[in-house]
Amino acid sequence: MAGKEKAPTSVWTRPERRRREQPTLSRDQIVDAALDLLDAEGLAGLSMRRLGTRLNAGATSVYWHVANKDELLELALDRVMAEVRVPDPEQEGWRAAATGYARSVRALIHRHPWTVTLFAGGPMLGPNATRTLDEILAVFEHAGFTGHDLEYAWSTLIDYVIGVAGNEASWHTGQPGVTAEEWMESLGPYLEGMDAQHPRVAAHIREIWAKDYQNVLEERFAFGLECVLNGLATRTPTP
Amino acid sequence: MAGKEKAPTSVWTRPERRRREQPTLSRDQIVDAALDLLDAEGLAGLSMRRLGTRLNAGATSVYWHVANKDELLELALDRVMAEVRVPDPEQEGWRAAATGYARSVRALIHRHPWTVTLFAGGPMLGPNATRTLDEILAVFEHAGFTGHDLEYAWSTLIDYVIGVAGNEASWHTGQPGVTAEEWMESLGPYLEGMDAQHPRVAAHIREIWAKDYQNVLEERFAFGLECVLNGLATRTPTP
DNA sequence: ATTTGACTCGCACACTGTACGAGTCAAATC
DNA sequence: GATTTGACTCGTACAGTGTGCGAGTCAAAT
Repeated sequence: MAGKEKAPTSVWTRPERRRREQPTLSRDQIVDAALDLLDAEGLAGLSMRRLGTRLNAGATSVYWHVANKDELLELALDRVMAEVRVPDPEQEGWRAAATGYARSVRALIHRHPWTVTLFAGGPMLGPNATRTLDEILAVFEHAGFTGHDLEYAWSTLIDYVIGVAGNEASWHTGQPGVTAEEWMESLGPYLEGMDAQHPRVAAHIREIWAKDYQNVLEERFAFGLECVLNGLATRTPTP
Repeated sequence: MAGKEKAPTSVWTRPERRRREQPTLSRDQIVDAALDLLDAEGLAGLSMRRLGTRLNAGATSVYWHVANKDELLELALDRVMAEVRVPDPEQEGWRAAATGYARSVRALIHRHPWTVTLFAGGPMLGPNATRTLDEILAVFEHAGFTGHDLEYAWSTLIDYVIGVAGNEASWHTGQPGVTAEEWMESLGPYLEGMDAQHPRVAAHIREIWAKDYQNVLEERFAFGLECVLNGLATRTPTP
């Protein structure tokens, strides 16, 4: 009589509260778990409840350590920013250093595709982002850029890199487990119509999504990066 | 006895079903309304329920015309793609045409910041996107690019434009109604710590978020675009 | 007059982020 | 040793989300 069966919990069925066996939750621990979820299943894979269960914690426990989900994402973003490497321009020259930086950022985005959306979410202020920014600014300073041009040069490079890498990454994310070839096949009738109306576009599509799709991506990035660096070189005060 | 007061609806209180006064919902009508919401309040402002009420329709009526929300967004995206203009390369030369295209896309992103995320969501197949792609490919063909280089050249430009414009747009979206100056002030203590550890970054921040922030954005884009085009020019087969 | 097929929509389900307040514990204080 | 404090956890609740389903409504075709 006392207990409805459908009641979510009852004093009798519910286990005792968990003892404090682990020290406590910590920010680092939380960010670790969040990164696991993000890398495994993308932005959509991270929900506060899932994060909670992964930490063997209640759904809302995280909120004591972190103001809200956005803040958590900021922390996660800065954590992965630690992976960016900037070669020393003194030794390698500004162009090699910039190339290394660009490739490093692209690789980061490939490893953590969920960062793409976040990169654009306003200026990044975390310690790792700051350190990286310092280093890459030093590179362009070494190249001779000063004042506004210094930031313009950096911005040109990073905006390009985020653009390409974002594009590349979202492909993986969008259709998980579909190869470029399979996708091309699914496009069959659409492509035929295209041949009639826009042969240029049809040819373009066929050329890109060929079987060596990965290779095309690499070539394309190499091409674009060289363009941007060549362009920057035309603006260098000290050639 | 017959009616519980808390019942969501009752036969007696509920109004008769709406007569078919308007012809029906149409795709165009739906996309129109979706665009209103998107432009006014961004991606987060569009929910199927709000869309329904805006159309004087039930929350799920839209689902007969459109498979799901993603598909609706695809339609909306292609609709705004109609705003992109590509100047005629025969008359203006490829460089001017490419410039016009780039500025046009950037302006589109500024007008519709919610497109940023979507741009990266796989290749766009809608009619307007296709038409635009055809035209811009013609521009680079006119410049002498062929085969893979043709797509690499276009990709370099569009990736850069999406990169910058995405960055610029998300600033507006992120902190609505906060000027660059106000934001700088809120950064006070943070900046002081920065002066000590990363003076280069501190200087950089101060230089960028000055009072002529808008002007900085314009200059930066002009700089970057010129770089990219200069870089592309170094790859042109027929100079 | 009846059938058909185009279209609408209420309800339900499983899920989201997070505010709130009650609860639990370890260490500091008396 | 008893008490207080403050750090931390978490169940519940609320208002929202996208969308499947099935019943319902209507105009046109038969």
